[in-house]
Amino acid sequence: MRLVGVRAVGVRAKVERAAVELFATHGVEGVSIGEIAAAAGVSQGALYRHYRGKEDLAWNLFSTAYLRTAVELAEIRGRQPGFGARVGAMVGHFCALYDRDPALFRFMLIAQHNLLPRVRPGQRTPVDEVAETVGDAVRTGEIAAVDPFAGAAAILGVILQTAVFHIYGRLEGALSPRAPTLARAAIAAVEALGRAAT
Amino acid sequence: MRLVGVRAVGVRAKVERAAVELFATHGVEGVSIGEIAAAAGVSQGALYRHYRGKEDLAWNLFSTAYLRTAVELAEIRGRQPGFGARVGAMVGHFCALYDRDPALFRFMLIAQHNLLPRVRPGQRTPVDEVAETVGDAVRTGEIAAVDPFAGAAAILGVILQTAVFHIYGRLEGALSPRAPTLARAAIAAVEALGRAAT
Amino acid sequence: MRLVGVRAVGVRAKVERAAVELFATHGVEGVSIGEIAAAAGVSQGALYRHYRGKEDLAWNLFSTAYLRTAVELAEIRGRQPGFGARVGAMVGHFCALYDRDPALFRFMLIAQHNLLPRVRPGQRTPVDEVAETVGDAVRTGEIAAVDPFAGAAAILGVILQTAVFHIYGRLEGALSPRAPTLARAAIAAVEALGRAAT
Amino acid sequence: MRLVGVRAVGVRAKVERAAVELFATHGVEGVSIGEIAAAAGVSQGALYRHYRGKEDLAWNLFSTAYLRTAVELAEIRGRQPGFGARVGAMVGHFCALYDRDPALFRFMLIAQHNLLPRVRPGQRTPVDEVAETVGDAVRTGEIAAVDPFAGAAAILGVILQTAVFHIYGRLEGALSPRAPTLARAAIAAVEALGRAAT
DNA sequence: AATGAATGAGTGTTCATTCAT
DNA sequence: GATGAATGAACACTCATTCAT
Repeated sequence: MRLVGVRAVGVRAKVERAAVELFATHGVEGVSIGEIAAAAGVSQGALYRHYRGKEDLAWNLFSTAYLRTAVELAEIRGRQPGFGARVGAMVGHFCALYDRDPALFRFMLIAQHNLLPRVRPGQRTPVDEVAETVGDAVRTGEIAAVDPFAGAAAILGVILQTAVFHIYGRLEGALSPRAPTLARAAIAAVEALGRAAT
Repeated sequence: MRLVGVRAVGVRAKVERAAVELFATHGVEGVSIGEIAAAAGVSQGALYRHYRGKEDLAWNLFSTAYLRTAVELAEIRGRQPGFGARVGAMVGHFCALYDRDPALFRFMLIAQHNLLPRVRPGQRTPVDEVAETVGDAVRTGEIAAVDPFAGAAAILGVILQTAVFHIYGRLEGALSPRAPTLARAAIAAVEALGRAAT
Repeated sequence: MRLVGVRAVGVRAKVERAAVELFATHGVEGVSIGEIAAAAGVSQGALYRHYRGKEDLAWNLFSTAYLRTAVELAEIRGRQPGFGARVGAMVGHFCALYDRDPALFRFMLIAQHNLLPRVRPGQRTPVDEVAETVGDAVRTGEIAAVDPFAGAAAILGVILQTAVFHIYGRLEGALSPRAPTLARAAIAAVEALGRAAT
Repeated sequence: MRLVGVRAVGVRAKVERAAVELFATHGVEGVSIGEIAAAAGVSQGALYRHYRGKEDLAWNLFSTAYLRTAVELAEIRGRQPGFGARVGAMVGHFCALYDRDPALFRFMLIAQHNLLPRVRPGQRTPVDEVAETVGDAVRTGEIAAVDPFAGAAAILGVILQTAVFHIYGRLEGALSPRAPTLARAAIAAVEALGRAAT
């Protein structure tokens, strides 16, 4: 049982790594179970002992990373005092995620359109955390009144589109060094949204 | 000959409409030729008189809309005098596109990850037009020095992520009324990127 | 009516030429109606005014040539006096057919396996004429007793396999100069069959 | 692993048997994968574990039998002393092949026109072995000078056309009893070719 | 628990044939 | 008569999933 567990972890880790890389490159529908199994060095059958199927595997990868990110953003919100610091830390967090595992990031960007609808309505998502951060700042008067989701769109748009451009080779180098600049841009965008309302 | 043309146009129009709607909802790989043909009210075989296959159909839809948008942005760049006016018009254009045909917009957002690599290197894309608009502004001193693609990422990020949020129901109402606000946010973000460089 | 006929003959001739060439190269099943129509320079629809379909076209080409050859061999049999002269003239005839239209000859060789079963039982075929020539010779005592079809197999085998080797590039030059030699070989083979029976 | 092998061999054997029978009757293009699978009692999918596709299956069957025959003829050539003995053994071998598996023989005759071009230029074929046998005999003075391929055409023509006539019901009974007679006919034909050259 | 052969439904595509013009 | 767009029934092939070993 112990050894089983250890081996199972080995299988899961190898499968998930292979799946993320392949999904990031070809999309979920562009990759077959056979390819994942081959890349992971396990049999196709073994895969079904750990996941209900390909959809389940993709959903596992996505929701784990997506919801973990939500938790991490919530922690940042709990730790950092004001709007600027929070956004700065969040942007830095996204950049670090990208630099640490670009394939996973790319997978998230690609897969969201298929998998986002499966997130349960009550779940707290990264979007919720960013939007709430905006809402907090409006409430404390740090920024002018702004729809929290409109603000979150500006913040996430600046980060994610930068990541997309990096993926497609329009930008080079690690993303983390750009974090402070991106944070300032994101904050400026949200502030401009508020000014515009006036 | 005349009527043939009319019929052919009829088929093409019906197929393209059906394909865009279905692709936008389920992704290119999530839709079968049979479903497209059924939705368009034509036979499967008729589809192959107009397109080489499903991939060709998707690529046609994508590249047509993508490159047309590039041309339209180029026209804006040629028509509008300064950075602010240009970005304002461009943001307005994207919002109008979204409002006019949200399915097409959604299809573009989804399909880009599969189809962007097929754009020929020399082609002028919407990204190029926005980046060049940023480059122009840097050259004329309207804004501080900024990597054109970093600036384009900020501008497009603000717009596109707003559209994504609208698709997922986080934002409501038409996008066009938000255009002036979004433009101001985009410009503020780019200016902040420039300040940050100092 | 007159012009129609003339045009129809034009269409038929062009279609048959194109079909023979294509069938000879790719086999009947390896060629589409569209390819034949394109090679003949007519529309697909026009083809159906002259032939019931692809099978009908192939059958027409085959049976016309096959039965015409039977008639020609019958004429040789009626014209030539003895076994040697008859076989010599028949071999010469086959060689001339090959040299005049190798594509048609190749088509006949390929298509026989599909189309021979459609020849009506009563029809006189080239095989019948050759077999009867052998039977005549046995009856007149020119050669020793031999099954007419066994003798015909030897005669036709020598000719047709030589043609096959020519098609595949094992033999070169026109076939007609080889006719006298081939005829002697065919006769010797039949005589040996007869001797063997003793 | 052992049992897997056994199962796989079972599938392969059943599929190959069914395919040969069907190909021999209807030609490769006249048979669908579904029909082969049904006749073999396996699923369509199982077929693709063993063969790349229908073409690959046909090519496998053809080339295996074709090249095996070449090896067997080479062995005869190595074993038998003179021209007469060699041709006798070769003709006997062909007759035995026909009697043992008429369907395979018929498949070979039908399929050659499509598949022969895929034989690699360097490969030794049955044609080469027979031609070389003729060449040997010319070199040793056993027969008069003759183009080896012309001689091979005569030998193979006598055998193969006899087989064709048997297939179409013009000849009856097993072929093996005819072997000595056919061999004599084949030899006589080659000798006549040589005489003719004088 | 792991394997990989077998399954069978589903896919994209082709093509002989029809028919409105 | 001629055209070629439209049809729809095939077809070869893929692949997520199952299951005997």
